[in-house]
Amino acid sequence: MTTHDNDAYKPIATVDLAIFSLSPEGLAVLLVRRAGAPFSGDWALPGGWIHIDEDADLQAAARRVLKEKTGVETPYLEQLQTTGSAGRDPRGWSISIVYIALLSADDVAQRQDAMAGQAEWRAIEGEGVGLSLAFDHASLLREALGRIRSKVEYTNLPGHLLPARFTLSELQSVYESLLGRKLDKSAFRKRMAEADFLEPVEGEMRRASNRPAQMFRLKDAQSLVLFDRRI
Amino acid sequence: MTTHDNDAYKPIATVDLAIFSLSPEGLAVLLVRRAGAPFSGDWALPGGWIHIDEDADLQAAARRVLKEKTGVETPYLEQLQTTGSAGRDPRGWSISIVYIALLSADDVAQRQDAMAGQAEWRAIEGEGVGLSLAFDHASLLREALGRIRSKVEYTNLPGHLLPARFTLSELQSVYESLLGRKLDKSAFRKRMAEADFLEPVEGEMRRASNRPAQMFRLKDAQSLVLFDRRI
DNA sequence: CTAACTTAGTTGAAGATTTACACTAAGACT
DNA sequence: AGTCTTAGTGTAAATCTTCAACTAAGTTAG
Repeated sequence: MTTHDNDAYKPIATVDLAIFSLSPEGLAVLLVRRAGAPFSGDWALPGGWIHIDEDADLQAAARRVLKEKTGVETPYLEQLQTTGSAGRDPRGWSISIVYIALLSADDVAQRQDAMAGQAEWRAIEGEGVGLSLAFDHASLLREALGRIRSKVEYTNLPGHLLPARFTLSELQSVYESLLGRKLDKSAFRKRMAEADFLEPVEGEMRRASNRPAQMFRLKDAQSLVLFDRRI
Repeated sequence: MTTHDNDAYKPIATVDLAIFSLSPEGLAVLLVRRAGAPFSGDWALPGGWIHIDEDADLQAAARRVLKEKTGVETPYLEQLQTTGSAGRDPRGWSISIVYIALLSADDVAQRQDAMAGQAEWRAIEGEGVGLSLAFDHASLLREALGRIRSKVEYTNLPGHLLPARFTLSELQSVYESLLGRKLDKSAFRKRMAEADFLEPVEGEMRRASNRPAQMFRLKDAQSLVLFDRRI
Protein backbone atom coordinates (compact mmCIF):
# COMPACT_ATOMS: atom_id res chain seq x y z
CA MET A 1 0.00 0.00 0.00
CA THR A 2 1.70 3.25 1.02
CA THR A 3 5.24 3.82 2.12
CA HIS A 4 3.89 4.38 5.57
CA ASP A 5 3.28 0.71 6.08
CA ASN A 6 7.00 0.67 6.54
CA ASP A 7 7.28 0.86 10.30
CA ALA A 8 10.24 3.20 10.21
CA TYR A 9 7.70 5.88 9.35
CA LYS A 10 5.56 5.26 12.40
CA PRO A 11 5.89 7.63 15.33
CA ILE A 12 6.47 6.24 18.81
CA ALA A 13 3.37 6.42 21.02
CA THR A 14 3.13 6.49 24.80
CA VAL A 15 0.38 7.13 27.33
CA ASP A 16 1.43 9.42 30.18
CA LEU A 17 -0.49 10.24 33.32
CA ALA A 18 -0.73 13.28 35.54
CA ILE A 19 -2.05 11.64 38.71
CA PHE A 20 -3.20 14.07 41.39
CA SER A 21 -4.17 13.75 45.01
CA LEU A 22 -4.37 15.94 48.08
CA SER A 23 -1.39 16.07 50.39
CA PRO A 24 -1.11 18.06 53.61
CA GLU A 25 0.57 20.81 51.52
CA GLY A 26 -2.28 20.87 48.99
CA LEU A 27 -2.43 19.38 45.53
CA ALA A 28 0.26 16.79 44.76
CA VAL A 29 1.29 14.90 41.64
CA LEU A 30 2.78 11.43 41.36
CA LEU A 31 6.26 11.26 39.82
CA VAL A 32 8.54 8.35 38.98
CA ARG A 33 12.27 8.18 38.46
CA ARG A 34 13.24 7.02 34.99
CA ALA A 35 15.18 3.77 35.06
CA GLY A 36 16.58 3.76 31.52
CA ALA A 37 17.71 6.12 28.78
CA PRO A 38 16.82 8.71 27.77
CA PHE A 39 16.68 11.03 30.80
CA SER A 40 17.80 8.15 33.03
CA GLY A 41 17.43 9.08 36.70
CA ASP A 42 15.23 12.10 36.01
CA TRP A 43 11.78 12.55 37.45
CA ALA A 44 8.91 12.05 35.02
CA LEU A 45 5.17 11.57 34.83
CA PRO A 46 4.27 7.87 35.00
CA GLY A 47 3.66 6.44 31.56
CA GLY A 48 4.40 3.69 29.17
CA TRP A 49 4.13 2.27 25.71
CA ILE A 50 0.82 1.17 24.39
CA HIS A 51 0.76 -2.64 24.56
CA ILE A 52 -1.09 -3.49 21.38
CA ASP A 53 -1.52 -7.11 22.40
CA GLU A 54 -2.90 -6.24 25.83
CA ASP A 55 -4.61 -2.84 25.80
CA ALA A 56 -8.01 -2.77 24.11
CA ASP A 57 -7.93 1.01 23.76
CA LEU A 58 -6.16 4.14 24.99
CA GLN A 59 -8.26 4.43 28.14
CA ALA A 60 -7.36 0.81 28.97
CA ALA A 61 -3.69 1.58 28.49
CA ALA A 62 -4.02 4.54 30.85
CA ARG A 63 -5.81 2.36 33.41
CA ARG A 64 -3.09 -0.27 33.14
CA VAL A 65 -0.33 2.27 33.81
CA LEU A 66 -2.33 3.68 36.71
CA LYS A 67 -2.84 0.25 38.22
CA GLU A 68 0.87 -0.58 37.85
CA LYS A 69 1.96 2.59 39.63
CA THR A 70 -0.74 3.01 42.26
CA GLY A 71 -2.82 -0.16 42.46
CA VAL A 72 -5.93 1.97 42.00
CA GLU A 73 -8.45 0.65 39.49
CA THR A 74 -11.36 3.05 39.17
CA PRO A 75 -10.48 6.66 39.79
CA TYR A 76 -11.65 9.69 37.94
CA LEU A 77 -9.79 9.55 34.61
CA GLU A 78 -9.97 12.04 31.76
CA GLN A 79 -7.98 12.56 28.60
CA LEU A 80 -6.16 15.87 28.65
CA GLN A 81 -4.43 16.28 25.31
CA THR A 82 -1.98 14.71 22.91
CA THR A 83 1.37 16.17 22.07
CA GLY A 84 3.58 14.94 19.30
CA SER A 85 6.67 16.28 17.63
CA ALA A 86 9.97 15.34 16.07
CA GLY A 87 12.02 16.69 18.95
CA ARG A 88 10.37 15.78 22.21
CA ASP A 89 12.03 12.35 22.46
CA PRO A 90 15.62 11.81 21.28
CA ARG A 91 14.64 8.37 19.99
CA GLY A 92 12.48 9.86 17.24
CA TRP A 93 9.13 11.38 16.31
CA SER A 94 6.96 10.64 19.31
CA ILE A 95 3.41 11.08 20.52
CA SER A 96 2.24 11.29 24.10
CA ILE A 97 -1.42 10.92 24.96
CA VAL A 98 -1.80 12.51 28.38
CA TYR A 99 -4.47 11.56 30.89
CA ILE A 100 -5.39 13.25 34.16
CA ALA A 101 -6.32 10.98 37.07
CA LEU A 102 -7.68 12.13 40.42
CA LEU A 103 -7.14 9.86 43.41
CA SER A 104 -9.37 10.05 46.42
CA ALA A 105 -7.72 10.40 49.81
CA ASP A 106 -8.90 6.87 50.56
CA ASP A 107 -7.05 5.48 47.55
CA VAL A 108 -3.87 7.27 48.57
CA ALA A 109 -4.06 6.04 52.16
CA GLN A 110 -4.62 2.42 51.12
CA ARG A 111 -1.92 2.29 48.50
CA GLN A 112 0.94 4.26 49.97
CA ASP A 113 2.98 1.17 50.89
CA ALA A 114 2.26 -0.65 47.62
CA MET A 115 3.87 2.29 45.84
CA ALA A 116 7.02 2.27 47.95
CA GLY A 117 10.12 3.03 45.92
CA GLN A 118 8.22 3.06 42.66
CA ALA A 119 6.77 6.52 42.77
CA GLU A 120 6.59 9.62 44.92
CA TRP A 121 4.09 12.38 45.60
CA ARG A 122 5.36 15.92 45.03
CA ALA A 123 3.45 18.96 46.18
CA ILE A 124 2.46 21.42 43.46
CA GLU A 125 4.08 24.84 43.78
CA GLY A 126 2.75 27.40 41.34
CA GLU A 127 2.99 26.06 37.80
CA GLY A 128 4.82 22.82 38.58
CA VAL A 129 6.87 20.91 41.13
CA GLY A 130 10.05 23.03 41.32
CA LEU A 131 11.98 20.19 39.70
CA SER A 132 13.07 19.66 36.13
CA LEU A 133 11.26 16.77 34.51
CA ALA A 134 12.17 14.39 31.69
CA PHE A 135 11.06 15.03 28.08
CA ASP A 136 8.45 17.83 27.89
CA HIS A 137 6.75 16.57 31.03
CA ALA A 138 7.07 19.91 32.83
CA SER A 139 5.02 21.41 30.04
CA LEU A 140 2.50 18.57 30.12
CA LEU A 141 2.15 19.01 33.88
CA ARG A 142 1.58 22.75 33.41
CA GLU A 143 -1.23 22.01 30.96
CA ALA A 144 -2.76 19.49 33.36
CA LEU A 145 -2.68 22.04 36.19
CA GLY A 146 -4.33 24.61 33.94
CA ARG A 147 -7.13 22.20 33.14
CA ILE A 148 -7.65 21.27 36.77
CA ARG A 149 -7.65 24.84 38.04
CA SER A 150 -10.05 25.85 35.33
CA LYS A 151 -12.43 22.99 36.15
CA VAL A 152 -12.48 23.80 39.84
CA GLU A 153 -14.36 26.96 38.86
CA TYR A 154 -17.32 25.17 37.34
CA THR A 155 -17.29 21.46 38.19
CA ASN A 156 -17.35 19.12 41.19
CA LEU A 157 -13.76 18.09 40.50
CA PRO A 158 -12.54 18.68 44.08
CA GLY A 159 -15.07 16.09 45.24
CA HIS A 160 -12.96 13.40 43.58
CA LEU A 161 -9.92 14.20 45.71
CA LEU A 162 -11.58 13.78 49.10
CA PRO A 163 -12.23 10.48 50.87
CA ALA A 164 -15.45 8.69 49.98
CA ARG A 165 -17.31 10.54 52.76
CA PHE A 166 -16.82 14.15 53.72
CA THR A 167 -18.63 17.18 55.05
CA LEU A 168 -19.61 20.29 53.12
CA SER A 169 -17.08 22.32 55.11
CA GLU A 170 -14.32 19.93 54.09
CA LEU A 171 -15.38 20.17 50.46
CA GLN A 172 -15.41 23.95 50.68
CA SER A 173 -11.87 23.89 52.11
CA VAL A 174 -10.62 21.92 49.11
CA TYR A 175 -12.24 24.37 46.72
CA GLU A 176 -10.66 27.24 48.61
CA SER A 177 -7.26 25.57 48.62
CA LEU A 178 -7.33 24.89 44.87
CA LEU A 179 -8.76 28.30 44.01
CA GLY A 180 -6.51 30.20 46.38
CA ARG A 181 -9.37 32.29 47.70
CA LYS A 182 -12.11 32.18 50.32
CA LEU A 183 -15.68 31.37 49.32
CA ASP A 184 -18.96 32.44 50.85
CA LYS A 185 -20.51 29.61 52.83
CA SER A 186 -24.13 30.12 51.86
CA ALA A 187 -23.38 30.68 48.17
CA PHE A 188 -21.17 27.60 48.16
CA ARG A 189 -23.85 25.41 49.69
CA LYS A 190 -26.41 26.72 47.24
CA ARG A 191 -24.18 25.79 44.27
CA MET A 192 -23.57 22.30 45.59
CA ALA A 193 -27.29 21.77 46.14
CA GLU A 194 -28.15 22.99 42.64
CA ALA A 195 -25.47 20.85 41.01
CA ASP A 196 -27.05 17.85 42.70
CA PHE A 197 -24.02 15.56 42.75
CA LEU A 198 -23.95 14.87 46.50
CA GLU A 199 -26.09 12.70 48.67
CA PRO A 200 -26.15 12.76 52.46
CA VAL A 201 -25.11 9.56 54.21
CA GLU A 202 -28.09 9.14 56.50
CA GLY A 203 -27.19 9.12 60.15
CA GLU A 204 -23.47 9.58 59.57
CA MET A 205 -22.05 12.68 61.17
CA ARG A 206 -18.56 14.09 61.60
CA ARG A 207 -18.22 14.58 65.37
CA ALA A 208 -15.86 16.95 67.11
CA SER A 209 -16.14 19.33 70.01
CA ASN A 210 -18.85 21.32 68.27
CA ARG A 211 -22.02 20.87 66.31
CA PRO A 212 -21.85 17.58 64.32
CA ALA A 213 -21.76 17.88 60.55
CA GLN A 214 -23.70 15.83 58.03
CA MET A 215 -21.49 13.61 55.89
CA PHE A 216 -21.97 13.32 52.13
CA ARG A 217 -20.79 11.12 49.30
CA LEU A 218 -20.62 11.60 45.54
CA LYS A 219 -23.62 10.20 43.72
CA ASP A 220 -21.22 9.07 40.98
CA ALA A 221 -17.54 8.62 41.83
CA GLN A 222 -16.38 8.49 38.21
CA SER A 223 -18.08 11.38 36.51
CA LEU A 224 -17.61 15.11 36.56
CA VAL A 225 -20.64 17.35 37.06
CA LEU A 226 -20.69 20.80 35.47
CA PHE A 227 -22.24 23.76 37.26
CA ASP A 228 -24.59 26.19 35.57
CA ARG A 229 -22.46 29.11 36.64
CA ARG A 230 -19.00 29.57 38.05
CA ILE A 231 -18.64 28.90 41.71
CA MET B 1 16.18 -1.72 24.69
CA THR B 2 12.60 -2.96 24.90
CA THR B 3 10.62 -5.20 22.64
CA HIS B 4 8.69 -2.13 21.64
CA ASP B 5 11.53 -0.90 19.55
CA ASN B 6 10.30 -3.58 17.21
CA ASP B 7 8.04 -1.63 14.93
CA ALA B 8 5.45 -4.38 14.77
CA TYR B 9 4.48 -3.25 18.26
CA LYS B 10 3.87 0.34 17.26
CA PRO B 11 0.30 1.46 16.69
CA ILE B 12 -0.63 3.25 13.47
CA ALA B 13 -1.18 7.00 13.92
CA THR B 14 -3.23 9.39 11.81
CA VAL B 15 -4.41 12.95 12.16
CA ASP B 16 -8.07 13.44 11.23
CA LEU B 17 -9.98 16.70 10.86
CA ALA B 18 -13.55 17.73 11.45
CA ILE B 19 -13.65 20.85 9.27
CA PHE B 20 -16.76 22.97 9.73
CA SER B 21 -18.29 25.89 7.89
CA LEU B 22 -21.68 27.49 7.45
CA SER B 23 -23.83 26.41 4.54
CA PRO B 24 -27.25 27.74 3.65
CA GLU B 25 -28.69 24.78 5.63
CA GLY B 26 -26.62 25.62 8.70
CA LEU B 27 -23.47 23.96 9.98
CA ALA B 28 -21.67 21.75 7.45
CA VAL B 29 -18.71 19.40 7.66
CA LEU B 30 -16.18 18.55 4.97
CA LEU B 31 -16.09 14.89 3.92
CA VAL B 32 -13.91 13.01 1.47
CA ARG B 33 -14.43 9.74 -0.33
CA ARG B 34 -11.85 7.11 0.55
CA ALA B 35 -9.80 6.06 -2.49
CA GLY B 36 -8.22 2.88 -1.13
CA ALA B 37 -8.87 0.06 1.30
CA PRO B 38 -10.15 -0.19 3.93
CA PHE B 39 -13.60 1.35 3.55
CA SER B 40 -12.84 2.17 -0.09
CA GLY B 41 -15.51 4.45 -1.53
CA ASP B 42 -16.97 5.38 1.84
CA TRP B 43 -17.23 8.92 3.13
CA ALA B 44 -14.74 9.88 5.81
CA LEU B 45 -13.29 12.84 7.68
CA PRO B 46 -10.21 14.18 5.87
CA GLY B 47 -7.03 12.88 7.44
CA GLY B 48 -3.70 11.31 6.84
CA TRP B 49 -0.62 9.72 8.25
CA ILE B 50 1.81 11.76 10.21
CA HIS B 51 4.79 12.45 7.93
CA ILE B 52 7.66 12.19 10.36
CA ASP B 53 10.09 13.64 7.87
CA GLU B 54 7.89 16.62 7.05
CA ASP B 55 5.64 17.49 9.99
CA ALA B 56 7.35 19.24 12.89
CA ASP B 57 4.51 18.43 15.27
CA LEU B 58 0.90 17.28 15.40
CA GLN B 59 -0.52 20.73 14.79
CA ALA B 60 1.69 21.03 11.69
CA ALA B 61 0.39 17.69 10.43
CA ALA B 62 -3.17 18.91 10.92
CA ARG B 63 -2.38 22.13 9.06
CA ARG B 64 -0.84 20.17 6.22
CA VAL B 65 -3.93 18.00 5.81
CA LEU B 66 -6.14 21.07 5.98
CA LYS B 67 -4.11 22.85 3.32
CA GLU B 68 -4.20 19.78 1.06
CA LYS B 69 -7.97 19.48 1.27
CA THR B 70 -9.08 23.10 1.37
CA GLY B 71 -6.16 25.34 0.51
CA VAL B 72 -6.80 27.26 3.72
CA GLU B 73 -3.74 28.02 5.82
CA THR B 74 -4.72 29.83 8.97
CA PRO B 75 -8.15 28.99 10.24
CA TYR B 76 -9.24 28.40 13.78
CA LEU B 77 -7.76 25.00 14.68
CA GLU B 78 -8.13 23.14 17.96
CA GLN B 79 -7.28 19.63 19.09
CA LEU B 80 -10.42 17.72 20.04
CA GLN B 81 -9.37 14.33 21.36
CA THR B 82 -7.44 11.20 20.55
CA THR B 83 -9.00 7.81 20.09
CA GLY B 84 -7.07 4.61 19.82
CA SER B 85 -8.03 0.97 19.94
CA ALA B 86 -7.28 -2.45 18.53
CA GLY B 87 -10.45 -2.62 16.48
CA ARG B 88 -11.06 0.75 14.88
CA ASP B 89 -8.89 0.06 11.83
CA PRO B 90 -8.73 -3.45 10.29
CA ARG B 91 -5.04 -2.91 9.55
CA GLY B 92 -4.17 -2.98 13.26
CA TRP B 93 -4.03 -1.06 16.53
CA SER B 94 -4.52 2.52 15.48
CA ILE B 95 -4.62 6.00 16.93
CA SER B 96 -6.45 8.99 15.53
CA ILE B 97 -5.68 12.48 16.79
CA VAL B 98 -8.73 14.55 15.87
CA TYR B 99 -8.67 18.29 15.25
CA ILE B 100 -11.56 20.68 14.76
CA ALA B 101 -11.14 23.44 12.17
CA LEU B 102 -13.56 26.30 11.57
CA LEU B 103 -13.55 27.91 8.14
CA SER B 104 -14.82 31.41 7.63
CA ALA B 105 -17.41 31.97 4.92
CA ASP B 106 -14.72 33.89 3.00
CA ASP B 107 -12.41 30.87 3.00
CA VAL B 108 -15.19 28.63 1.74
CA ALA B 109 -16.16 31.04 -1.04
CA GLN B 110 -12.57 31.42 -2.26
CA ARG B 111 -11.71 27.75 -2.22
CA GLN B 112 -14.79 26.02 -3.46
CA ASP B 113 -13.40 25.33 -6.95
CA ALA B 114 -9.96 24.29 -5.66
CA MET B 115 -11.72 21.57 -3.70
CA ALA B 116 -13.70 20.26 -6.65
CA GLY B 117 -13.95 16.47 -6.68
CA GLN B 118 -11.65 16.13 -3.71
CA ALA B 119 -14.08 16.87 -0.95
CA GLU B 120 -17.68 17.81 -0.30
CA TRP B 121 -19.60 19.80 2.27
CA ARG B 122 -22.43 17.94 4.02
CA ALA B 123 -25.00 19.68 6.17
CA ILE B 124 -25.19 18.55 9.79
CA GLU B 125 -28.48 16.94 10.76
CA GLY B 126 -28.81 16.23 14.45
CA GLU B 127 -25.86 14.20 15.64
CA GLY B 128 -24.22 13.64 12.27
CA VAL B 129 -24.63 13.75 8.52
CA GLY B 130 -27.23 11.01 7.94
CA LEU B 131 -24.59 8.94 6.18
CA SER B 132 -22.47 6.08 7.41
CA LEU B 133 -18.81 7.01 7.64
CA ALA B 134 -15.60 4.99 7.44
CA PHE B 135 -13.83 3.72 10.59
CA ASP B 136 -15.29 5.28 13.74
CA HIS B 137 -15.60 8.64 12.04
CA ALA B 138 -19.32 8.94 12.77
CA SER B 139 -18.44 8.76 16.44
CA LEU B 140 -15.58 11.24 16.06
CA LEU B 141 -17.92 13.64 14.27
CA ARG B 142 -20.47 13.28 17.06
CA GLU B 143 -17.80 14.21 19.60
CA ALA B 144 -16.75 17.19 17.52
CA LEU B 145 -20.34 18.40 17.30
CA GLY B 146 -20.70 18.04 21.04
CA ARG B 147 -17.63 20.18 21.61
CA ILE B 148 -18.77 22.83 19.16
CA ARG B 149 -22.29 23.05 20.53
CA SER B 150 -20.96 23.26 24.04
CA LYS B 151 -18.55 26.06 23.12
CA VAL B 152 -21.24 28.11 21.42
CA GLU B 153 -22.69 28.59 24.90
CA TYR B 154 -19.68 30.36 26.34
CA THR B 155 -17.24 31.39 23.59
CA ASN B 156 -17.06 33.50 20.45
CA LEU B 157 -16.77 30.36 18.31
CA PRO B 158 -19.54 31.35 15.87
CA GLY B 159 -17.53 34.44 14.96
CA HIS B 160 -15.01 32.20 13.23
CA LEU B 161 -17.59 30.84 10.81
CA LEU B 162 -18.74 34.18 9.42
CA PRO B 163 -16.97 36.21 6.75
CA ALA B 164 -14.26 38.60 7.95
CA ARG B 165 -16.85 41.37 8.37
CA PHE B 166 -20.33 40.99 9.70
CA THR B 167 -23.04 42.73 11.66
CA LEU B 168 -24.15 41.96 15.18
CA SER B 169 -27.49 40.73 13.86
CA GLU B 170 -25.72 38.30 11.56
CA LEU B 171 -23.60 37.05 14.45
CA GLN B 172 -26.69 36.63 16.60
CA SER B 173 -28.32 34.60 13.82
CA VAL B 174 -25.40 32.18 13.77
CA TYR B 175 -25.59 31.76 17.53
CA GLU B 176 -29.30 31.12 17.27
CA SER B 177 -28.86 28.65 14.45
CA LEU B 178 -26.19 26.66 16.32
CA LEU B 179 -28.02 26.79 19.64
CA GLY B 180 -31.41 26.05 18.15
CA ARG B 181 -33.09 28.78 20.17
CA LYS B 182 -33.80 32.50 20.00
CA LEU B 183 -31.69 34.95 22.01
CA ASP B 184 -32.60 38.30 23.48
CA LYS B 185 -31.09 41.09 21.41
CA SER B 186 -30.02 43.41 24.17
CA ALA B 187 -28.59 40.65 26.35
CA PHE B 188 -26.71 39.30 23.33
CA ARG B 189 -25.17 42.66 22.55
CA LYS B 190 -24.17 43.16 26.16
CA ARG B 191 -22.33 39.80 26.20
CA MET B 192 -20.49 40.58 22.99
CA ALA B 193 -19.45 43.98 24.32
CA GLU B 194 -18.20 42.51 27.61
CA ALA B 195 -16.28 39.72 25.89
CA ASP B 196 -14.47 42.41 23.93
CA PHE B 197 -13.48 40.35 20.92
CA LEU B 198 -15.06 42.52 18.23
CA GLU B 199 -14.05 45.83 16.77
CA PRO B 200 -16.23 48.02 14.59
CA VAL B 201 -14.97 48.67 11.07
CA GLU B 202 -15.21 52.43 11.07
CA GLY B 203 -17.50 53.80 8.41
CA GLU B 204 -18.45 50.39 7.02
CA MET B 205 -22.15 49.67 7.13
CA ARG B 206 -24.35 46.87 5.85
CA ARG B 207 -26.97 48.64 3.71
CA ALA B 208 -30.40 47.35 2.81
CA SER B 209 -33.85 48.84 2.68
CA ASN B 210 -33.76 49.69 6.36
CA ARG B 211 -31.53 51.23 8.96
CA PRO B 212 -27.86 50.52 8.09
CA ALA B 213 -25.95 48.25 10.49
CA GLN B 214 -22.42 48.71 11.78
CA MET B 215 -20.00 46.06 10.55
CA PHE B 216 -17.53 44.37 12.88
CA ARG B 217 -14.48 42.13 12.62
CA LEU B 218 -12.78 39.78 15.08
CA LYS B 219 -9.89 41.36 16.94
CA ASP B 220 -8.06 38.03 16.62
CA ALA B 221 -9.11 35.61 13.88
CA GLN B 222 -7.27 32.61 15.36
CA SER B 223 -8.14 32.59 19.02
CA LEU B 224 -11.24 31.67 20.95
CA VAL B 225 -12.52 34.08 23.60
CA LEU B 226 -14.33 32.69 26.64
CA PHE B 227 -17.26 34.53 28.16
CA ASP B 228 -17.65 35.10 31.88
CA ARG B 229 -21.07 33.50 31.85
CA ARG B 230 -23.10 31.46 29.44
CA ILE B 231 -24.73 33.36 26.68
C1' DC C 1 -25.49 21.81 85.91
C1' DT C 2 -24.62 25.59 83.31
C1' DA C 3 -22.10 28.86 80.74
C1' DA C 4 -18.62 29.41 77.25
C1' DC C 5 -16.79 27.95 73.04
C1' DT C 6 -16.64 26.16 68.36
C1' DT C 7 -18.17 24.91 64.05
C1' DA C 8 -22.70 23.70 61.25
C1' DG C 9 -26.14 25.41 58.87
C1' DT C 10 -29.87 29.19 57.81
C1' DT C 11 -31.80 33.68 57.04
C1' DG C 12 -32.41 38.20 55.16
C1' DA C 13 -31.47 43.03 53.52
C1' DA C 14 -28.99 45.68 50.06
C1' DG C 15 -27.06 45.77 45.85
C1' DA C 16 -26.12 44.00 41.26
C1' DT C 17 -27.53 41.51 37.23
C1' DT C 18 -30.70 39.38 34.10
C1' DT C 19 -34.92 39.13 31.50
C1' DA C 20 -38.62 40.49 28.72
C1' DC C 21 -40.32 43.74 26.09
C1' DA C 22 -41.16 48.20 24.47
C1' DC C 23 -39.26 52.07 22.58
C1' DT C 24 -36.47 55.18 19.42
C1' DA C 25 -33.35 55.52 15.09
C1' DA C 26 -32.27 55.49 10.32
C1' DG C 27 -32.51 54.20 6.12
C1' DA C 28 -35.44 52.60 1.54
C1' DC C 29 -39.71 52.36 -0.80
C1' DT C 30 -44.34 54.10 -2.29
C1' DA D 1 -44.78 62.65 3.84
C1' DG D 2 -45.99 58.32 5.47
C1' DT D 3 -45.00 53.35 5.84
C1' DC D 4 -42.07 49.52 6.39
C1' DT D 5 -38.10 47.09 8.09
C1' DT D 6 -34.29 46.15 10.72
C1' DA D 7 -30.68 48.51 14.05
C1' DG D 8 -29.87 49.73 18.31
C1' DT D 9 -31.22 51.50 23.24
C1' DG D 10 -33.90 51.94 27.56
C1' DT D 11 -36.40 50.29 31.53
C1' DA D 12 -39.27 47.94 35.12
C1' DA D 13 -39.73 43.68 37.30
C1' DA D 14 -37.76 39.55 38.59
C1' DT D 15 -33.87 37.07 39.97
C1' DC D 16 -29.41 36.28 41.81
C1' DT D 17 -25.28 37.58 44.56
C1' DT D 18 -23.00 39.31 48.50
C1' DC D 19 -22.18 40.04 53.11
C1' DA D 20 -22.98 39.53 57.49
C1' DA D 21 -25.63 38.24 61.25
C1' DC D 22 -28.24 34.79 63.29
C1' DT D 23 -29.69 30.20 65.20
C1' DA D 24 -28.34 25.17 66.14
C1' DA D 25 -25.99 21.49 68.35
C1' DG D 26 -22.60 19.47 70.13
C1' DT D 27 -18.10 19.41 73.61
C1' DT D 28 -15.49 21.31 77.35
C1' DA D 29 -14.41 24.01 81.50
C1' DG D 30 -15.71 25.50 85.87
